[in-house]
Amino acid sequence: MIDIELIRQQPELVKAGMIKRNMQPALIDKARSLDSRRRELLVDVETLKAERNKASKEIGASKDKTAREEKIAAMRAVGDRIDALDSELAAVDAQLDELMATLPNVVEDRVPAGGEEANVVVKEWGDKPKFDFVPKAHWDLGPQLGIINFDQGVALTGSRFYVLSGAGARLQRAIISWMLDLHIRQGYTEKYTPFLVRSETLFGAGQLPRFAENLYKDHEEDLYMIPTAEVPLTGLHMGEILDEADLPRRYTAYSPCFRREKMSAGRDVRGIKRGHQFDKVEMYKFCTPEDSVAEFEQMMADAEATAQGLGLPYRVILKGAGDTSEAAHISFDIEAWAAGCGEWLEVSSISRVGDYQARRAAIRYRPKGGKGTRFVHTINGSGLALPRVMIAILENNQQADGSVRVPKVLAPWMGGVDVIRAEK
RNA sequence: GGAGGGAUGGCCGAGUGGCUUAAGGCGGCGGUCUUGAAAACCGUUGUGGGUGGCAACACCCACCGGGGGUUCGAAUCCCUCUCCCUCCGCCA
Repeated sequence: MIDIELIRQQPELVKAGMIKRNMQPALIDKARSLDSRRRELLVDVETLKAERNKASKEIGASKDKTAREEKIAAMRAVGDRIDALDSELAAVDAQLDELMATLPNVVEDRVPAGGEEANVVVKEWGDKPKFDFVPKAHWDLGPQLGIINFDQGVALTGSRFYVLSGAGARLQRAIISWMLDLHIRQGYTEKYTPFLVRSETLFGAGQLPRFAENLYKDHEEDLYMIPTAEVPLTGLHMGEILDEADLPRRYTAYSPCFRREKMSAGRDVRGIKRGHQFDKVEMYKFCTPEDSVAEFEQMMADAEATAQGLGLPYRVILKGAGDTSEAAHISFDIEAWAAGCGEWLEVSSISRVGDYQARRAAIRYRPKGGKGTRFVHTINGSGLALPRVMIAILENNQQADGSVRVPKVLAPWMGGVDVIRAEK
């Protein structure tokens, strides 16, 4: 949620942001007119309520029966007018809230206007591997090694599901453990959260109402399966007022993620690139506005360290406004090179969210010495999405005989397996 | 699943229709005392919104788990939902 005050004071700035994202700037004018109508109604209804409060107090204190009866009758009429104005106000409030809930965050100046086509490569790291044979794609390599079984996933659940087996399952678990331990060393506190959350929690993180159709829902209980650990991590301090001394808070969490992928139906259908269920290790920070740029840059470095540690060549992308998360001021993606399918795969997205989520989830802090409360700033980033990391490792580290070298850092979790060979 | 009891400010906790502008305590902040600190004492201390003001601030409205209702007036009465606790049952 953006600050209504920003819309009042600098509507043109907010509109410019909408235009950069290819969205309708007229929505800002709509918000302004609803806001001013709301304030007119508030003045009227609050004046009447003040009158009623005063009279009610007098009624309570009065001993004169006739005077009491007269006042009660008069207040009955005032009460009716209050009811009428209140319901009109509630209608305006509901419209304004609904609109505000859908407005995206204002992007930074350096974010290019336009959608995905406007994305800019800002950095490349590592060398693409060279082969003296034709490298295979993981959808061939995985089944040949016996570590990815697509048929079983389809039989169990349906398309875009798969089963990992033996060294494949172990490799994924090793990456998760290594990443969590790395993030802990980087100063994050590990969290294990529910993977089912209420709608309020999703609203706080900005997933609802916009992504409703992309979420799996238990209709009986009004619970949703999380699309990312960012959701429960945002919710950890929902409704709280933190002390400045407690900031920054840096969390990391492993979780499975569930997405219907309705919006990208038909894309990336081969292999394990875009399943309905995937695992991810997430990083999340709550900090003061003053610290948020530095904490964001540090998280970028922390995410890059995971790709570097695994020896994955990657590039960093500054996302175009239309492709930037609606909650974010700015987002960078980390894309790992996958030699077999010959693609850059998005393995991480790091976003500086400002107070957008904090407003929605009511997460504030008390500034040291200062008065009142301020909204915290939040930052989120994936410490790499597992299936795509698996793809990059398998495809980049494959050898002529079809075996795959395991990155050295994973050794402690691989039980001595340094090369994955075809399973019997 | 069954029965009962709860949810009050940063925290604990009183409060069953108008003397509550939510008692009291803890914590926080300021002060007195002290070489300094502790203790003691005094004062102060919620959130959101609106109006006016350059501003410090002033005034008003709302908020006692969420939503709805009764009433001139609700923390208090009624309905409903959520969550927590105790006991029983069932299951891992």
